[in-house]
Amino acid sequence: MNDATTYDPHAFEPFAVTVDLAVFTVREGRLHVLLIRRGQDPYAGAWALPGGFVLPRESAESAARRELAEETGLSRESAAALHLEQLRTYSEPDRDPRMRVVSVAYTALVPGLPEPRGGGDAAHAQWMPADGAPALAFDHARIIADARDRIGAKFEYTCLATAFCPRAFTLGELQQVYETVWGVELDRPNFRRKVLATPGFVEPVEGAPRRTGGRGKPAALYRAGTAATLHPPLLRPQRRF
Amino acid sequence: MNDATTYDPHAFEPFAVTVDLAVFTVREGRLHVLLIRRGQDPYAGAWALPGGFVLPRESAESAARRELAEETGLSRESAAALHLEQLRTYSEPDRDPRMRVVSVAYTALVPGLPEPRGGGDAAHAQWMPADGAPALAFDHARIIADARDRIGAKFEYTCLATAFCPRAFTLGELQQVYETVWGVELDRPNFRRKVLATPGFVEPVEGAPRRTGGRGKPAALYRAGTAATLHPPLLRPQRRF
DNA sequence: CTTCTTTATAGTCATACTGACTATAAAGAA
DNA sequence: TTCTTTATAGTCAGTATGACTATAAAGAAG
Repeated sequence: MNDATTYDPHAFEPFAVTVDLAVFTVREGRLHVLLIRRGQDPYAGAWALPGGFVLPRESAESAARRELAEETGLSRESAAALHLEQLRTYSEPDRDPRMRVVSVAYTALVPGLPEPRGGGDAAHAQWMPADGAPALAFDHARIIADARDRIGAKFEYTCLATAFCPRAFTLGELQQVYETVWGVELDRPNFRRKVLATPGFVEPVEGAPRRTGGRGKPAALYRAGTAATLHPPLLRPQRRF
Repeated sequence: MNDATTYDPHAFEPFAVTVDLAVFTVREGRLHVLLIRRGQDPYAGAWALPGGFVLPRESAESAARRELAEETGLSRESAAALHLEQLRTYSEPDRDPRMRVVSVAYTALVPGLPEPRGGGDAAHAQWMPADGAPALAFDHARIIADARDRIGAKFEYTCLATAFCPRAFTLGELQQVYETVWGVELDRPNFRRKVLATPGFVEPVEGAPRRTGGRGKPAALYRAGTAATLHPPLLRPQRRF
C-alpha cells in the first residue's frame, strides 16, 4: 500500500469486490446451506451462494447483510442481528470468467427454518442439503467446504452451536447440532455432563419442559448462555489411526 | 455476484485491492513485527506494514509473496517457502483517505533474524517490537492486533510455534516462543512433557547437543515434526477470575 | 578447584477431564 | 400392560494437567 500515490485508479481494468454468503441451518438432522438459482450467464441456471457487489460507500460486512436481506427476504433487523463471520477472501484471477472479481466470503448460522421468501433480486433462495448438493457456480463449492471446516473447528472451542438453535432448546437438540456438523455420534450422558459443566454455555429456562414432538421423556429447556468460548474445549472424538 | 452481468466495471470509482503483511519474529524474548517507513503521503514518515497492490493477473497470496520479497529483500525462493496465512480482509470505506482500498491481510511467522535488507521498493524494512510500537499508518495497528490474537489462538491447537524456530531448536527455545506470544510463563517440566507426548510435534535431532550460548546444561536439539495440529491442544493457562 | 547459579531433564502426586458404561425415569406406541 | 424411546443420574477407569521435588551438567564467581 506504500506506493499508492503512484497508482492511477483508472489505469487498470478495475477490480470488482463482491461478498458471498454461506448461510447454514440444521434441518431434520442434516446441514443445509442457503442457495439461489442464477438467472444469468455465466452459470445461468446453476445454484450459487447468495451475494453481490460491495457498493462504493459500504464495507464488505454491510454489503453482506444488505445482500442477505435482499436475496432472502429477511428483515433488515434480522439481518443486522445475525451472527456473521468473515470466512476468507477468494482472489484467484480467473474465478469469474467475465472480469476480475475478488470476493469476501462470510458465514452465518441460523436456527430452525425461517423459510426464505426470496424478495425481488433473487426469488429463488432455497435451503439445500450441504452434502448432496448440486454443482455450484464459480468456486462456491470450495467456499462451502471452507466454511464447513471453519464451523466444525469453531464448535470445539466456542459456543457457536447455539446459533443453530432456537431461543429455547433441549440438550438433545444441541447435541444433534454437534452431531450434524461434525458428522459423528456423541454419547448422550457425556455430552450433557460437559455442556452443563461449562459455565455460561447454556442456562436453564424456567417453565414447563416440552416434549420433542412425542416420544420419550420430556426434556428440560435451556437458552444460550453468556459465554463465547468453551474452557476447556469440547473436542471432536479423535479419528484414531 | 448473481447480477454481475448488469454491472459495468468502469461505471463506478473502482476499488483497489491491496495486500498487507504482518510478519512476526521472536527476538530476545520479544515479539517483533516487520515494518517499513512510508515515504509518501498519506502518513509520510509513519511506520506501516509491508504490502502493495494486487496486480491484474495475480492472486492476493501471490501478491503477498511478491511484495514481501520486494520490500524485504527476501529471495523469491524463501518467499515461496514461507508459511503465509490469510488473516482477514479490511474493507471500511474510509480506511484509506485517497480512494477506496480493500486490503487482504496475511500473516507470516519467521525464525530468528534474517535482518531485512530492504531492496529497492522500500529500503526501510525493520523489525520493531510489537508492543512498544509507534503509531502506524492506516488501520495497521488493528491488523497487527488481529494477527496477534489469531497467532495466540492457533498456538493452542497447531504446531505453528515451530515456524518461529530455526531448523534445529531446543525445547527451551520453543517454550520461550510460547511464552513470548502468550505473554505468560510456563512450567518447564510440564511444557516438555506435553510437547514430547504429542506425536509429530517435534522430532529429536541426532548429533551433539548445543549450549544456549553458555549457561546451564546443554539441551537436546529437535526439529519440527510432521504433525500440523495438536491433540489434545496445548491450552494457555486460564485467567481464573 | 570449590561453590554458586543456571538450565535441562526425570520423576511424583493429586486433581480434573473424558470415554465407556449402567441404571432409572417418564413419556408415547403397540 | 408392555415395549420403545428419550432424558437424566451416576460409576469407574484411564488420561491429562498443574504443582512440585530431585538430579544432572554446564559456565561463572570466588
